Amino acid sequence: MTESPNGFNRLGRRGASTQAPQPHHAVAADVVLFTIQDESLKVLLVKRATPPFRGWWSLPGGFVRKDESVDEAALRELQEETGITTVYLEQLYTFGDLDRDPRGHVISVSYYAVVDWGQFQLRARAARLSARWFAVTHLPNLSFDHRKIVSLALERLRNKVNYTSVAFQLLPKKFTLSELQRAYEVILGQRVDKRNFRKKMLQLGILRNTKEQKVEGRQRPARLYAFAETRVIKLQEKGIIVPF
Amino acid sequence: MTESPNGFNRLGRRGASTQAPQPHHAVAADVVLFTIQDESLKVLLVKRATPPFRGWWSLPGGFVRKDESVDEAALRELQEETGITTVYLEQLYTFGDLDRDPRGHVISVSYYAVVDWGQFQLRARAARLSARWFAVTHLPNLSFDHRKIVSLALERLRNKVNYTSVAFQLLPKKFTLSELQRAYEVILGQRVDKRNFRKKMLQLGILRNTKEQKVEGRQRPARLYAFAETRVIKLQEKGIIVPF
DNA sequence: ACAAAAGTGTTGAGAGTACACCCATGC
DNA sequence: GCATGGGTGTACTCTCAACACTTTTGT
Repeated sequence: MTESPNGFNRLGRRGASTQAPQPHHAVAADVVLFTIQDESLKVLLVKRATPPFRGWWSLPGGFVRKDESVDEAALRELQEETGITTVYLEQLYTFGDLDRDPRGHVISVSYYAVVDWGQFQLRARAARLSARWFAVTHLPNLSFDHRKIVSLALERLRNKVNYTSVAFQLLPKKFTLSELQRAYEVILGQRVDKRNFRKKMLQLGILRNTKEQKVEGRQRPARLYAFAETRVIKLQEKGIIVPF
Repeated sequence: MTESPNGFNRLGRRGASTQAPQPHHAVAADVVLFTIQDESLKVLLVKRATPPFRGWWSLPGGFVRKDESVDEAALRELQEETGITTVYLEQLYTFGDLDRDPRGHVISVSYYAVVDWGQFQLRARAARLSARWFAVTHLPNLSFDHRKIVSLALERLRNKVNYTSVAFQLLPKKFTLSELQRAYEVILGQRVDKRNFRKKMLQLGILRNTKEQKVEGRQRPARLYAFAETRVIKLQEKGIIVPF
């Protein structure tokens, strides 16, 4: 893993002129972490303690170190901020404009992640001093171009929820159909029809009826379902198009 | 545009410890350039002249300079290779694994682009010495992880063609419905039904009949259409879902 | 008994798919 | 007149959207 200080000539397309060293850039990994809490979709923001933007809110993230991949950096930053180790994490977009960071050219590789609020609570004893959840509908002023990043993440999440299984990552392992529906409603920001939703979910064949019931409430107990990942994989192998 | 040599402390989430300088990384922009030629989908590859991978084919691209954004770097590299200035260019994914480049940690921000072969021919008098088009179905051995990048680009293109207007970027301004259909077939790698294709395209309302005819061939002349971008925008404003 | 959420089917509209023949031109 | 690609319509299937009442439990 040498740093290869020697440049590469024009035909090699690495560096513009012979023997010119490669320019190096500060690269940050920033993460938009979503969760559902109190029937609303939230993102985690941290308060900046250093200028510029002292006291402003921004996305959890930080510089990529020399000895780690960009993905690893994103995961590490998330762990440092939240103490969480298992999340659904997916790369979003790379922001490489010159003027996006007033301190100089910082290239930001952005990610989005989703966690079940229940699990998060258990592990988030860590450094949460300056971290807070904000409803995506009521964001504070964000530093850098982080508002744009959140918008993009939300757009991506709203798209993906329709043809992938991200929504399940926001729920505990066992959940009721109403909870699943509420997750969809909160992500999409709109109501969905109960009967159509249940019909579609059940006929997709990606839910396993656990035969258990949720008795917590003071109403009729609801059936608990689990996400049947194995069935999804089997369907995919057969070439049938199914949300994943 | 100062380089900001001072680090940022833990709460600031920029660097792990107080006063630690930010690590810097070599960042490359690599482009998968598609075109349609001889009824087949092709990508542009360049032959590497420097070790490692001397003589191997790879994607056009190069290191991002200090004074340019990542997008600008992608466009510049493409111009240097092909002489082309107007392309549809879209960011694809950022590859940040430690071991993807044997020379050290090089973060690659990948893009895909599409051009009309007709226009390309006109301008591509430039440095094409070591550049060649390859059918996506018959790629040579590629250096680095460039084969993975091409696969991802192809997947993205095949998806996008169904709900955006990328396909039009592969054609001249005026085209026949048969040419448009062939573009779709070549991208998707499968035949589509002529009547259904025409019905759908016409009812989308994004084509403008130029009233001109293509007389070139030795058969019945075909009507020439143009992409009606303005109509797409109007439809979008109304909230109607339409390919863009 | 009543409040509160769980659970359940049918119908109509529109989109997608399958499918085969005539038309206009150059040679 | 024939070869070549251009151009056209219908019927079936399936998915999506709209829509209201009964059931089960706790209090």
